[in-house]
This record gives sequence, C-alpha cells and structure tokens, in this order.
Amino acid sequence: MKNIKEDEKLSIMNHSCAHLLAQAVKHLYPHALFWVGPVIEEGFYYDIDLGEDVIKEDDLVKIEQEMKKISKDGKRIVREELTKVEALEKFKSDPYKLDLINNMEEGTLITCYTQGDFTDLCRGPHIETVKDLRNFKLLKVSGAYFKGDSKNKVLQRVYGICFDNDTELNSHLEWLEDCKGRDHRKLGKELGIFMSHELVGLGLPLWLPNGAKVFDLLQAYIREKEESLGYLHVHTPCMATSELYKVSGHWDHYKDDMFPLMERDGEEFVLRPMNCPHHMLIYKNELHSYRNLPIRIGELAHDYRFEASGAVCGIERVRTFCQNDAHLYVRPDQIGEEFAAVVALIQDVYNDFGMEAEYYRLSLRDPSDKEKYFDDDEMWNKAENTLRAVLDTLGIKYVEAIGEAAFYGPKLDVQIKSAIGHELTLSTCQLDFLAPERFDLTYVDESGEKKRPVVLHRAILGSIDRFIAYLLEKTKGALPVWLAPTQVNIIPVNIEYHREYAKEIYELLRNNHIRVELDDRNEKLGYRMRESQTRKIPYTLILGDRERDNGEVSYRLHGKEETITLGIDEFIKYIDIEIKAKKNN
RNA sequence: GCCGAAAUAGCUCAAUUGGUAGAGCAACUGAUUUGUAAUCAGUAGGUUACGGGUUCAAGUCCUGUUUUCGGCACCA
Repeated sequence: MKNIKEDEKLSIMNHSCAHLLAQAVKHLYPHALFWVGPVIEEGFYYDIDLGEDVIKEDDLVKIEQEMKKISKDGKRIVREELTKVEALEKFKSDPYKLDLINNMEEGTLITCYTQGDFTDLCRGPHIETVKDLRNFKLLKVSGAYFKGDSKNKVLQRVYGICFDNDTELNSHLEWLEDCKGRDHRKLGKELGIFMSHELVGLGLPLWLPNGAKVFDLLQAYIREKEESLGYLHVHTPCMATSELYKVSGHWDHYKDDMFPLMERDGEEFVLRPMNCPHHMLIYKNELHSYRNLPIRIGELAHDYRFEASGAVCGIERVRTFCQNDAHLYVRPDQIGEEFAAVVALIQDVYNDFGMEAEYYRLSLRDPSDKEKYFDDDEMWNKAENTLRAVLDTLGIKYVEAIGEAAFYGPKLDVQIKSAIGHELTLSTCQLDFLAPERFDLTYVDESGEKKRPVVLHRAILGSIDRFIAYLLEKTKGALPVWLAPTQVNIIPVNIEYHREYAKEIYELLRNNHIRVELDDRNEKLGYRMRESQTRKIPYTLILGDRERDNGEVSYRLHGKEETITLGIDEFIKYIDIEIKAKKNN
C-alpha cells in the first residue's frame, strides 16, 4: 500500500483534493460548514457539519461527479495571506473557522486558498490548479466526533484518495479489493476457523476444529519457547472477587469496561479482565531470595473485557481472548538484562513467523491526565527514565508516544503493519513499580532486608486470537505447514484400486505425527483436487498405479501447478524437516 | 457507546412501483469408477434475524431489539 502521507507530491495533491471535495459538497449542500480536511496515510478526509442532513454511501457518486465537473472547469488555486484580524473578519460567519483562528498563536501567518467560488482557511501548500485533480475516488463516509472527543457532536467525515494518474489509482483500488479477500473474518468462515452466534453473544467467538488446532499449536509453540527461557507456567481462575481489583487499582480505572458484578451470598465476583493480580498473589505465596530472581510467571489465560459494541471485530477485538501473558519479578539491577531478554524473544518469534516490527513505540504517560494515570510524579519519572535508558543501551530505535502508557507504568509496544495496512500492537513489555507496592511484594536481599522487586508485564503473541487474525491476513489463509490444521490430504486416483495403498500411506503419516486426511469419496479426481486447493491444504498427495507399484507418493503444493514424486520415506523425512523448521511459505 | 449501512436455504446471491420467496454450490438418493480446480439426474431444504405496527395484501413501508459491516471514540 502506498503511504500518501510520506509522499510529498501526493500529500499536496490529496490535501488539494480535500478542498475539491469541500467545494463540491458546498455546491450540493449550501448550508454545509467545514472543520478540517487533513491528509492521512490512506488519502484524505474532510469533516463536515451538515446540520440535519446526512451524506450516505450512495451520495458519494454525485459528489464525485460534482468534483469532476469543478476539476474540468480548471480554476487556479489562489493563495492569500491574512492578519488574524482580517481572518476573523473574513470567516466571521463560520464558527468552525473562527475556532481554528482563535486557537492560532499570535503572529502565525494565516493563509487561505480560493478556487473559483470556494475559499477555505488553510496552511497549504496546494497544487496550482484543480485541473490536475482527476484521478481520485471517494471511498467511504462516516460519523466522527468533533475534535475527536466523544462528548462533542458528530460531524460527517468523507474519505477519499487521489493519485497522479489512473494506473496508480486503479492499482490502489485493486489492492483494496484484494484486502477484502484477506479479511480474517471471511477466511475464518471459509476455512472453518471460528464462528459466532447471537445466542452466545457479541465478541464471543466459537473456535471450530480447524481454528482450535491452530490455537493449540500456537499455545504449545510459545509455551515451549518460554519454558526454555525459564518461565514457570501457571493456571489461575478466570474470575475473582472485586476486592482483588480494588487492591490492584484496576477497579477505579476499568470497572465500566468489565463484565458486571456477580453477587452471591454477600460476595462480589467479576470475570477477570487481566491476569496481573492473580500472578502477584502467586509471587507472594512464598518468600523470595534475591538469589532466585528473576521469577517469570507465565500463563495462556482467558480474559474478559466488555469492549464497546462498535469496537468488536472478528477475532481481532473480542470480549474474551487468550493472552500470552507473563509477569517477570526482577531486582532493580536486573531490569535492563531482563528487558533485553524479552526483546530478544520477540525478535526470535518474529523471525519464526517472517514478521517485522514496523517500529518500536515507547509509550509514556500524559502528565496532564491525572485521571488516567496513577498520580506519583517521582515514580513515573523513575520508570520512564529507566525504560528509556534500557532501550538506549539496547540500541533500539523508538518513537515516544505521550499518553499511550498503561495507568501503572510506561511500556515498549512493538507496532506491526497487518497485511491490509492496519497498524496494531501485538507484543508489549511494560515496566511496573506500582503493583509491587499495591501488593506489598518483597524479596530478601543479601543483608537479610526486605526489598521491593520490579514487575515487567509482557506479551509476545499478544492474544492468541488477534495473532491468528494477523496470520490469516498475512498468509491469505494458507498457513505454513507446521500450523496448517490439515497438513496432508491424500487422494487415491481410483477409489477401488488405490484405496488400500492410500490407507497404508495415511496410517504411516499419522504414525509420524503428521495431520493427514484421506479423501476416498466417490468423486472425480479433479473435484477432490479442487476442494483440497480451496481448503488451502499445503500438501495434496495423489496416489495411483504408479505410486503404488513403486512405493512412492506424488504431491502437489497448495497454489502450485507441478507435481513432484518421491519415495515415501523420503517424503516423510522432507515434510518432517519442514515442520520442525517452522518454515514460512 | 456514537454516526451510517445491512440481515432472504448450510454458503454466495436473485425477487418490478407492496401482489404465489427463486438460482448456483453444499447436503441427501441414484447412476457414473474417473491421473491434478466443479460428472449427470433426482430429492429435500424458508414463520425472509427476532418482536410490534400500517395495509385487502409486507422479504419489500414504519417501529423496537439483536447481530453483521464501514468509520468515530475506546483499547489495562
């Protein structure tokens, strides 16, 4: 996907196109008022106040036509400089522009741009003439809160994108079409990964046999990695008394985003939204010597969060999900080393999946937001400076993001670009000085004194659910052999003559722990091959006279045309190596 | 949650201005016995998401709920 924002020429073009959109909207809806129309990675948008009027998806066509008409007239785009007083006078009847002007610093050069009958306050720059805006497309329309605040009124937001030439525009539109085929919700249905049902509820997916297999394999994969690094895995209940979250501090911050209280016999329970408090209690269960730290407690744990209905999406954002969670209890002098180990694990896992981090984000608190963040300046400064120093020592390049920290501490987020261009956080490592205080965690140091450990919260695959969504979109559903629910599909050419040999091979592969199916239905070979391919099974074996007489198998890889014939032992050795290597497609 | 759009057979989709709910695939039965992406014929399959209303008549119009989709806000 082309990032419009990073391309200077296209940025100017798209921003000019936003003005063209506004002009067309003004022609069609004379009462329209305009807020802002910025360039974004995916093109541009404009936020519009239409009063009682609504722009619907179908209306985009006529707006586009009006834009084309204006473009054909080919008016020049004229820049004009204004003083603040002049600007206030010029836009005196437009509350949105007055809002913008009044919020500008004294002495800022104010400019506006005019094209034909339309003038808009704007910093620019713009292209010379609207004539050059020909290859654009309006993509979608939605509501958007004024100034991004859900307490404010909703404006209409129209999205579009503009290119230099129609070839680029068309290839972009093709890419958008391709994204629909990659959507994990579509693939999840087609490949029998998961389903949902309104009787179960929103955001509560049911994992079908194929999906459950992938789920289990990923759990086993990461658990093994973690075990080799000294993690200790536990199982803890998916609920607790509300008291636990009052102790941890989560209650004050998140009680509205939890499933509601369950009350019985005077006790109050909630479904857990995270695992930290349970793990803190496990740490506290025994005395710890400074010699035994770090202690790494891991769990593949199901959590429950009452996500806003509009936020729920397939298995990417759900109301119950399985976190690949762990809490590392370290001495202050071990923070750097342990942090480095987490980053190394992330990189190791990404290498296995052929993934790359888009960028690393150091998420810091917003000091002015006293409501969200635990109020202890000293603690925050210490935590943020420690984390910054650790990252600098490790030589990790990062972007600092104010207001992205957890309420209890700063974190390193590893940002990923999904195959359809969405930025998402999968892996995270967070530094927490607060939980040890809240739970009064200690270890005994060399002089016999009780000291506070530091907690690192970390997730590598993030949630298994979201990771599978990511993988499906990345691979278009053709999972690598080691993760494929069915790895080998056997098709005997003739049911009668070749079934016995096919069964023999089937048993042999099964005994070698290969996930294999035998398709001995009374259907034509072409029919069964087609189904094998659409199910995206990595290996399809064709067994007929030739193979049977020579003790061979012929296989065809998913998406490939050619057939390769190997001796059966050779084939098993070959596929076994591929599975163990966790080779990517 | 907010602004919009949508929901028809297991799946993908049809159904003039309100006037008898259809097709392909899948399933089932039979025929066919096949060397790399769909063999032929037949059978069955529906309170049109759920509830209420308007109408002689509702898949179609109005309304409430649920779910899905595009965004916004949120994301410990």
